[in-house]
Amino acid sequence: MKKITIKDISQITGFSPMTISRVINNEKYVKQETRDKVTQVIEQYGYEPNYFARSLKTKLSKTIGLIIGEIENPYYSRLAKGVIDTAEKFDYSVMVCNSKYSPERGEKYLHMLVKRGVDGLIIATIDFSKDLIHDVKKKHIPFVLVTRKMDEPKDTNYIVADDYYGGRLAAEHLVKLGHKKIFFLRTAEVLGAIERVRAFKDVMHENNIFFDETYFSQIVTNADESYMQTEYFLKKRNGFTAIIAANDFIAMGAMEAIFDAKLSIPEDISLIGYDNLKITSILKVPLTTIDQPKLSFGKLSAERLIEMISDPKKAEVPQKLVIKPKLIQRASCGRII
Amino acid sequence: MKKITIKDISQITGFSPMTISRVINNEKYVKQETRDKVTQVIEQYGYEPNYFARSLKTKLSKTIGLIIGEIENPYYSRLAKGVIDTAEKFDYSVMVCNSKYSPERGEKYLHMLVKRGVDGLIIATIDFSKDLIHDVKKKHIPFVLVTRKMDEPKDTNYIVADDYYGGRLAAEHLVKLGHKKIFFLRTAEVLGAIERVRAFKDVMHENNIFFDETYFSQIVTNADESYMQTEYFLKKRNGFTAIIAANDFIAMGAMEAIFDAKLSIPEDISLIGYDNLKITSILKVPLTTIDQPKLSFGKLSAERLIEMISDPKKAEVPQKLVIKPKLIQRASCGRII
DNA sequence: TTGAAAGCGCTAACAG
DNA sequence: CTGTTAGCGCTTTCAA
Repeated sequence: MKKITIKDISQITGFSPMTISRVINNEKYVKQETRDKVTQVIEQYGYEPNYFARSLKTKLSKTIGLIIGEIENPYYSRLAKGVIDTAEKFDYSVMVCNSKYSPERGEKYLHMLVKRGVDGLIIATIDFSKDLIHDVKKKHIPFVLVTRKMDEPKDTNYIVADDYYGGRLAAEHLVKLGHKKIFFLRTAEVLGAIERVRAFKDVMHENNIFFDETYFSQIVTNADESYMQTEYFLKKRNGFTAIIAANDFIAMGAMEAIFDAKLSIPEDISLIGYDNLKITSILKVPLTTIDQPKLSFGKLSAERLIEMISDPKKAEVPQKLVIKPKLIQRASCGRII
Repeated sequence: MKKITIKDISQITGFSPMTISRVINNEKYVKQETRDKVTQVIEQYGYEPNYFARSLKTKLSKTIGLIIGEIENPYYSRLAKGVIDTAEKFDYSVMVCNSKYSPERGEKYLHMLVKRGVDGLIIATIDFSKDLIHDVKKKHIPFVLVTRKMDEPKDTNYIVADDYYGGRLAAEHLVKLGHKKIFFLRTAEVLGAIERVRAFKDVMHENNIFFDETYFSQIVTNADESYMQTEYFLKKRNGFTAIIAANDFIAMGAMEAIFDAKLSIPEDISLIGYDNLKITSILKVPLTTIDQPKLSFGKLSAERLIEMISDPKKAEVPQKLVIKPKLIQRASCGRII
């Protein structure tokens, strides 16, 4: 009834545990005949190596830790999918931690994962202190940042989208369609969001389009708040013909408010989102939006991390990926005539 | 530079490793004075116990394995959230595996998790062979099934929703509103889906409402297919006044098709979904639907599993939870006058 | 209340 | 190509 160990196989086959170990790990320097015999017995007895023992010895767990903002948010669940699927290919498991947008929880998780001996870390949250990264650095465990750029410990690996570029994409799209009065539904000013606002302003300047602070909404954190802000905005529309929403959820809230005001998209108001969540394509009016390659974020970060784990030399020169987002044209933006 | 071990602390404090171990694990039979001294040194040197070594000895990993259908599906990501959040409370980590609806992948993951020595398993996929469960049973590792009922190994723990009841809820709601010709947008006939169709038929019978196979759509697997089926259905509507969609995604596809046919919800067609995904509340017409307590599924299963792990006695009598879903009335169903 | 001995199951390093 | 030795870092058992 006891779990069968390498020693048992050793006894049964007559070979030393070391030879068994070599067979398990597919090392060379084992006579084919021996290998076959051992393999046969292993199969027969259903032997399976003990991960704990192996990890204790090798200090490797074949496990990576993933910290994300909120698993329920489709942005992150798609990213997580990318990580998990990729990890599987390389025989890694993923411990998923859900920070729920809390820096404290994120940091707690981070320490926990390190304590648990994960081989590497993928950090896909925005809110954490820079000190933390130095902390992890000290532990000499490879990690890659996703969604957050950081150049301060010089050799930090990250994958981010070019938010400034994405912001321009959205603004320029509307400008090209002839819009001049564009309302910006803002979220809290964190990193990417700041870049996109900056991009918006630059595009306006470059096109000699006037704007002031009335072109920006209050800060909005979810679809409901977005609905209310949009509702308020629509009452005295003042000639605005388009809305840029900080993300797709915000855009969905706005869309609802626009419909409820008996207005049409894009005839009365053009609307553009950000992120390209799956649902946006099946909305009443399919949303024009900026695509963030969420799955790729997950995939690439996992690939890079596993590379760093497997080959410390390659880990030395950091990989800093800045991905250009893409404009996804659907039906929510129209031309001004 | 080397990681500090229990031996180091032993040397520094002058106590045996055993005493250190006792302090770490908060065991009694340690003089308070000793405890304090040891604790102090531990803090000072930042000592942290090695999980691998501990697991090797105790055969416990403080890790649970979670297998879900598809992390990107909000149904599952919310369930996963429940598991992860609850696990955290009890100091467990979660290895998340994404079966992508593939029984083979699910089974592969299951074996992998067992090999890796997780303390328990939460299986939240529908498609897997019964043999598999017997397999796991043999390994004597606690597990709980979510979303899938199974009474065959008598002592199997599960948490499911009462799909028959949920199906009745939907059908009865429409009937009460006066609908007689109700179209059923079906998905593949698996477990819950079968129950809901059965419930639908029962309700129709009980109310002496005629129906035949033309009341049921072809099998539909996603929003797009649902759109097409609905589009086709709407062409020769034949007096139908309502649609029951097998789930919310299907309902969303249908909703789109209805709008595109210039019809109104619920004036022309009433529509009811199933699952109560978050998005359904912010659709153009907020969807009336049946709530599945996804978060609770995750929470309850994790709580139960951890209970089983911690207290084998409690594990002996199986917990079989059948949860009654609830009707969520929003705006997509209206009365026939 | 504390400690010594032994070993969990594996693999690195070396020897043959 | 194969085996021996030693030990990863902890905890269980038993003795003091």
